Amino acid sequence: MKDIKDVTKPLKRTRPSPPSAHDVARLAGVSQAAVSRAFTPGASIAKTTRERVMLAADELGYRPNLLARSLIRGVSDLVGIVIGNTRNPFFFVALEELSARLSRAGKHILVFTAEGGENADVQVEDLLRYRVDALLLMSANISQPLAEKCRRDGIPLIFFNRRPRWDIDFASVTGANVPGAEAIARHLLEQGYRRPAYLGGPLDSPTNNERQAAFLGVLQAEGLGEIPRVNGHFERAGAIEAARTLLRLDPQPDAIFCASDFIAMATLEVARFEFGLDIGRQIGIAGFDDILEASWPSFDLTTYSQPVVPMIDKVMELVSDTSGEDLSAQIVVEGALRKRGSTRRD
Amino acid sequence: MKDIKDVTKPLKRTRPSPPSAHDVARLAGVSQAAVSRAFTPGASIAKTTRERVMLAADELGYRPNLLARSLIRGVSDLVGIVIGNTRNPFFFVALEELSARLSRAGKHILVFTAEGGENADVQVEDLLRYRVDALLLMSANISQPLAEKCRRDGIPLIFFNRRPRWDIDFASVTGANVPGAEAIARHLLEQGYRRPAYLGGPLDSPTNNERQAAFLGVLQAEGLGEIPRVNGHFERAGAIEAARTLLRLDPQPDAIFCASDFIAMATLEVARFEFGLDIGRQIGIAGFDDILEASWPSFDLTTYSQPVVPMIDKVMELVSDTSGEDLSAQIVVEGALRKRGSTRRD
DNA sequence: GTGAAAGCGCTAACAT
DNA sequence: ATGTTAGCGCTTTCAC
Repeated sequence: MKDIKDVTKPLKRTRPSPPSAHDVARLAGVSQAAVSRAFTPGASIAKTTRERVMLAADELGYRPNLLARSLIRGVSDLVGIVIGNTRNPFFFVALEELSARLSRAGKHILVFTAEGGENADVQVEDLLRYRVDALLLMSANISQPLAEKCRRDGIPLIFFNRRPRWDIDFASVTGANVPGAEAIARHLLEQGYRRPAYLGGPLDSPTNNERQAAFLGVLQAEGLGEIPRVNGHFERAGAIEAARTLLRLDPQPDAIFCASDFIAMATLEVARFEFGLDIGRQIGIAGFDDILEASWPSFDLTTYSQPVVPMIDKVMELVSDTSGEDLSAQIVVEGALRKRGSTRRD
Repeated sequence: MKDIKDVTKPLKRTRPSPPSAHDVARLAGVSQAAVSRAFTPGASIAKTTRERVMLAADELGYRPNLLARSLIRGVSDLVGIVIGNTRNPFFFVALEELSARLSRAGKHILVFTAEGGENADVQVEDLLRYRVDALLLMSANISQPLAEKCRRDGIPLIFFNRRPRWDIDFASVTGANVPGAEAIARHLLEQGYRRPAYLGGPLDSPTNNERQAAFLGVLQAEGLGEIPRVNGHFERAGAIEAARTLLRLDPQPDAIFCASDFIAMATLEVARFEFGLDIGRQIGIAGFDDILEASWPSFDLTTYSQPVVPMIDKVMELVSDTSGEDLSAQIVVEGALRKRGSTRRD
């Protein structure tokens, strides 16, 4: 009877199928369950048994198949991330930090990039098929029905650096948009700028709208009247066009607050190289994020920081949260105003 | 008899376990196999049956579990990527492009970041447990024994933008290091620079060594004698230190070729802001990669391009290659010299 | 074209 | 501490 098994084994195999726990068990002279235990931290197994298993495993080059494990446990230790098409280094740094942290937590990242700024439902659906433990949207959108579905399935859906466009509460981790934009506005006024303008993202972006409203709010409270603004894209090409539009105005703005450092760098270059303006003296430029590049001497950009590490801390809490309590927490991480040369008048 | 099944079902479930093919089958009044076929493109199934299945699936919110599928098929449609700790945007762009392309090919990316520039064996081992179809090393190292193991297991191991440090042939996709560095050298000479220096990466990096040897080779053939050089790190902080070292030399170099645009930008800023040098006229700066930032007016950096799209094309070929023939192909993708202001003397 | 049955490689009771 | 057994959710023969 037992022999039959061996006979039926050799099926087609394109690639030399890797050794299984069974193979190891046979070689080590133990049960297959013992092999499983040997590779499970904290399982009850004798030291000598484990050693024998490990020896055999080593000889065969055995590695536990995590797909099988995930199948049983119902969780994959995989975290899905969707990154919208963007060149903004902020997200790259966040991705790196997150990857490192998850790695230490024994979890891994399944990355998708959403093309064309469209909503990322397709990618998310795909991700869900892998039974990811959590889903992180970094610069991408998702339809409300799909989001609701995630909630029903008990899969934490986390918005990073943005909130959902619709008004429902899902978990999100963002920077301090309102205090940040207000701090920028007050700083510009203090520096004596009197014709500030705003260069922001799309009007249906909650992140943009928070920053925009806060910024304009402070200025209008000071009686500055109508503030010129352009709402374009968060990408470089769009920002360059928008900057030109603003700088061609008569009277020309004497300061521009940009919704992110990434587009602020573009704006600064347009002002300096196309319009020949002396940054700081003739025109103040400010951004948001405090990415590394902002502090480079070429830009020396005033900005409000979104501290990546604390933000990722919060993401980790949400990801590890099994209670399901915080699945709709709106977490705001404080930043700080970074005064630099781009808004220094003297 | 049948009733017993239903009774034994309710085990502990923290999360509402998602509907299975079985559930769908019951609701649709078909066999579980039919459900599988309905979700398998090209499977032999009647149109009406598929429709009934899809209807039921929709109602239950069913999604095939890819972990189970992968378990059976022995392949996961997952491609593992290890990215070494780096802020170099070149890799971010490459990651984005690769993700988009793989997505279209029905494959997905499992990302790891290797910390501290150490070798990434741990991460790779982890990745292998997920039965990835291929493994891509972006700025990370791996030990030779582990690499050999991958080869034995039939898992394509692809080095991106670098070759393995040891002399064995594994698949790699790189830019044209030698022609590129030679082109830079000739260009600097043509522009009349006479005291060129080299600012490169670590001496055990094959990428660095190819560029360095090619660059120095051309200059020495012209009889320029000893070329000052510093081998530091590919990261910004190290590059800044190295640039200072070079610029403090007496006589001061009148041109610096940096092993990547990323460190060239740092060097350019040191020259311009710390040493007050007029870039181009007083000192020529050149990089390698032609990242987007290189063309920004703040840098206007002469460089040799490593075209991401064609490079990813090659990666895709290697990933999809089931023949196992090209597993040791050393693919070099041509680039082009980009002459810009940073090496313009007049 | 469809269903029954046999696993993929593993973990988790349950015995012993 | 260890082996036995029963699946996890799916794909894939194999009959019909």
